[in-house]
Amino acid sequence: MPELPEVETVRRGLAPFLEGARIESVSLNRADLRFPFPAGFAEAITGKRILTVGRRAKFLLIGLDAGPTIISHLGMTGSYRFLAADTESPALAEPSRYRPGDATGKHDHLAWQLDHPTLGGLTLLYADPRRFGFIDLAEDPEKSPWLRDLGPEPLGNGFSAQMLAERFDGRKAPIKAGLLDQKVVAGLGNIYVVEALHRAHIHPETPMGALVTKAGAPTAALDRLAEAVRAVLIEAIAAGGSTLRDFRAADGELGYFQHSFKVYDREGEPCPTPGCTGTIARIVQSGRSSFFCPVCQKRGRQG
DNA sequence: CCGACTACCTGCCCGC
DNA sequence: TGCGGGCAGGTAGTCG
Repeated sequence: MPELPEVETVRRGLAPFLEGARIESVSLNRADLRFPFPAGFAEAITGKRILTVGRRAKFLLIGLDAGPTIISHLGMTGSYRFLAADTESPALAEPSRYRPGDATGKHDHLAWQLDHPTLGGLTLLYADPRRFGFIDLAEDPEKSPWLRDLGPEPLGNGFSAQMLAERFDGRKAPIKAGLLDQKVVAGLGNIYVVEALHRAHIHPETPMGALVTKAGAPTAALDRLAEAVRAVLIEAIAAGGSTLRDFRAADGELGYFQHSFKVYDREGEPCPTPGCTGTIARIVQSGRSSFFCPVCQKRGRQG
């Protein structure tokens, strides 16, 4: 499910309800997700007050008033939601915004009892059917193994065409893999990589190094790509992320950026680039689908 | 180091 | 209607 825009949407949905709330208890419905819950997880956070709900790449970072920070990764199918009956907030009390059968789903692996100073008692559930998500604790999350090797945030100051040129120089792997590599740039996943490459008119099989000049500077294509990455992420966040299967924000709202996909999951459709006569094609790279237009994303087109 | 591939797990959709 | 196969937004580990 979630790439950077979806995780950011979740963060924004959770923050008003979590920040300031005290963790009364946490119950685990199983011993592990992708990995075992950290030893002493419930004991370490019970009684603490949540101060911040942050994000780094696709990781949610829940900062407490004492002790470790909670690191939560949603994997492919992780989601947070509140029990509607627990709050008078209109955004949460609207039953139609909740999936049927909610409260006791078999994939509700984690239940948090919270006490918010103005909203009162809240029950936060974490569901994750495929259990590719995980939760960890870290005293210093930026130095944890999860975050320490990540590349810059694509919407932050550390991201630029020049920085991409330095990381891509001399590498032969396809640009598709380069943008998916969280050590190069953190937070992109399959959808937004595919969309950004289309916007920049770059073939997904273009070698990374072909986007760098002999002097080590970004080509015009790489300039376009850096801008396309930022633009697609900004637009997706503004739309509340993309709803494929069942993604929704913690308040139950559906994202709608999927309606703005130009190529993702559009094999066989006409290319939406103005004046382009191409048809969207699908190939598999490193086991994952890439969608692109063979006409306006020609291989070797770097300028 | 680099790059390709596999595993992890469940659900859904499609064709037969 | 049932069943098998393929596919899915994630990362980590292995192997050449």
